[in-house]
Amino acid sequence: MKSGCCPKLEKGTQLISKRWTILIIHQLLSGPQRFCNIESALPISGKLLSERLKELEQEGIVHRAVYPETPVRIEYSLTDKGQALEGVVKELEDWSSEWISLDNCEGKS
Amino acid sequence: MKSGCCPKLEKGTQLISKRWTILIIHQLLSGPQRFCNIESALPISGKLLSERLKELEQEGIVHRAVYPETPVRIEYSLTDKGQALEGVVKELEDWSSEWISLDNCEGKS
DNA sequence: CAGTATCCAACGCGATACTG
DNA sequence: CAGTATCGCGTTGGATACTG
Repeated sequence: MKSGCCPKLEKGTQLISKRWTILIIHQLLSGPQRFCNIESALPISGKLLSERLKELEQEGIVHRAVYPETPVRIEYSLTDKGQALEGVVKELEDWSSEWISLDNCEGKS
Repeated sequence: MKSGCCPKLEKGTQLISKRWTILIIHQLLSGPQRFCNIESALPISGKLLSERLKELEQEGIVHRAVYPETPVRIEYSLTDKGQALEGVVKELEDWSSEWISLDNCEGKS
């Protein structure tokens, strides 16, 4: 296996290349929130979200906080490393809104 | 299927989420170049590269120029839309170099 | 609520071989 | 050089059901 030009970027791409990852981070950029909140904000199944969250936690991008209240509350938030991705997400958001056309957007109300 | 918060970003993520896509664009950011050049710069197989290039061409991100010289020369370059992704790539590059550690980088010379 | 387990279909992707 | 065709396996990922 030949190595590409820059292994770090290569690893970085693989991180955010996983489906939903960027959307999850984008969602988390609006503040810490609970599992079910993210789940309902995105068209993602619980299993996948659980997977992603765990991966992101292991990468040190997401922090999982457990509040042992009576109904246990668990909140996910971005770490510094995760927060640092804001620029990437923003850029992509800008680019998307500028260049992506929603021709296949089923706009049925 | 419930729709996420922002369909455009969603589509944007899916575009760049495909493996190698970002790396290819990154490579192309350094200027127009030929197929074999990209192929040897990245650890990607010809088939995949061909696929990606075609997809990116269809998305209007990459331009394919054919120079009918004696040995036909074909050069790939970024369109405006592709060039506009520079910010995203740059941000990701910065983030990667700052936050990604290469512990699993087999640094054998 | 916050997940985990299982099943299964679809896709991604790499290697290789082949074409013009 | 610049691809395309075929093959086959491993991974993804969605739906569903279940647990604490």
